Amino acid sequence: MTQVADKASDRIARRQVDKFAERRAQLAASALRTLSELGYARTSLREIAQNSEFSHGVLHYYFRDKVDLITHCVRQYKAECVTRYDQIVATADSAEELRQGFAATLARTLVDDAPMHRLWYDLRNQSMFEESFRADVLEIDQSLERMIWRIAVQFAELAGASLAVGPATAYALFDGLFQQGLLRHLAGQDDAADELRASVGDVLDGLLVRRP
Amino acid sequence: MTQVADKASDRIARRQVDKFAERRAQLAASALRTLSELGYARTSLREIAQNSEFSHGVLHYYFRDKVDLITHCVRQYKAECVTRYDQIVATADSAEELRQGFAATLARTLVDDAPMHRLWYDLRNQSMFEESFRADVLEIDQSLERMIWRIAVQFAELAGASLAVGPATAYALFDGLFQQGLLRHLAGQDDAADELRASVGDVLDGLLVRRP
DNA sequence: AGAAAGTCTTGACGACTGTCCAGACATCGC
DNA sequence: GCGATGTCTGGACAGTCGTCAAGACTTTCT
Repeated sequence: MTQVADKASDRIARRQVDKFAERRAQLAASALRTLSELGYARTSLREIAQNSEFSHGVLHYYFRDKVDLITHCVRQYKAECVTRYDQIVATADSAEELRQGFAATLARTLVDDAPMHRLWYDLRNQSMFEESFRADVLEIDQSLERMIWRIAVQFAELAGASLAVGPATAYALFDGLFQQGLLRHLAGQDDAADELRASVGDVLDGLLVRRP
Repeated sequence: MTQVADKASDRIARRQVDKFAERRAQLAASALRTLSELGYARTSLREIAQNSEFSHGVLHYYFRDKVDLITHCVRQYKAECVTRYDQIVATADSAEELRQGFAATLARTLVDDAPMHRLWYDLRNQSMFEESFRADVLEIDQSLERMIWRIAVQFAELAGASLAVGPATAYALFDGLFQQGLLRHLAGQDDAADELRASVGDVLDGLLVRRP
C-alpha cells in the first residue's frame, strides 16, 4: 500500500469509528433519559429504544449487552458531571463568595438535575450488589471526591485556615447532605433546596480549624 | 351470645390473627434475607419462596401483592433497626465514652450487617422512583434521624457544649459517612470500618460549639 | 363423626425480559 | 452500474416475572 492509500483508509476508518461512537453516545443519551425516569430496576432495552428514534434491535448492534450499555452510560454521565463545579473554584475571590457559590450551586443542581442524580445513587447502590459497574462507580466516586476536595482546599486557603477532615470524609459529608436533600425534594418537600443550601454553608464553615 | 362465648371467639380470633401475623413475619424475614442478598432489582417472589420453607403460591395468601410484601419487610426492618443504638446513649457516662461507643458501634454494624444496610439504601433509593414505599421510607428515615439526634444531644450535654447543626443535618452527615464506608467495605477495602470509626469520631467532635 | 374454615401446593396464564438472527435498506468503493 | 460493507428493522426464541385459581391437605368447630 502507498502512504496515500494508508491515509485514505485511515480517514475512512476514523470517520466510521467516529460515526459509530457518535451513535453509541446518542443511544446512551436515550438510555440515560430512560434510566433517570424509571430507575435501574424497571428500565428495559425496549423502553430505551422507544425513547430513541430506533428499534430495539439496534442496541445489540452498538452494545454487546445490557451491562455494556449501562456501563457506557455511567462513563458518559461522569464526563458531563464532574467538571461542573470547577468554575466556582476558579472564579471565587473570597471564602464567603466560594461558600455561598458552592451552596447555591448544589441547591440549584438538586432542583434542576434531580432525576439524573437519583439515577446516580441508584447505580452506585446497584454496584453494592453487582460487581459489573463497581469499577466505574468507584472511579466516578473518586472523581467527585477530588472535586469536593478542590473546593474545600480553596475555601480553606481563602479563609486562611486549615481543614479538620480529609478528602474522603469531606466528600461523604456533602454527599450525605445532597442525598438527604434529594430525597426530600423528590418527596415534595418544597424547602428542600433552601435547607440544603443552608446546611452546606454551615458544614463547609465547620470544616475549618480556627487556629491553623 | 354470652360473655363466655364472646371471650372464646375473641381468643380464637386473636390466636388466628397471631398465627397469621407470625407467618407473615416469617415470610417477611425470608424476603428480607433474599432482598439483602440480591437487591431489589433482581429479587423475585419465587426466589423469596425458595429461601423459605414454602412454595411461591403462599406469598399471595399472606400478602396482597409484591408491594404489600416489601412494604411489610420495610416496616419489619425498622422495628429491629431503630432501637439498637439507644443502649449506648443510656450507658455512656462521659462524652468521650459516648463518642467512642457510637463510632465503634457504627463501624461494627458496617461489617456485621452490611447486606442489610445496602438493602436499606436500595429501598430508600427505590422510593425516589416509585411512590409505593415512599411513606414508609420517610418514616424510617425520620426514626433514624431522631436516633442520631438523641446521641448528638446527649453527647453535647456530657461535653458541656451546644450543637452547631440541627437534627436533619446531623443525620445527613453520619448517613453519608456510613454509606460511603459501606460502599468501600463491600468493594473489598479492608480498612473501611476503621476509617469510618475515625471519621465518625472526628465529625461528632466537630458538631460541638466551643462556647455555648 | 362430618362440616367448615384455614392453609398450602401445583400448574397455568399473559405479559415482559435479554438476546439473537434473517433480511431489508442505505452507503460505499470500484 | 454492481457487489461489498455498514446500518437498521421486526420478529422469534427461551426464560422469567407477578398473579391467580383449582384442588389437596390440615385444623378447628359442632
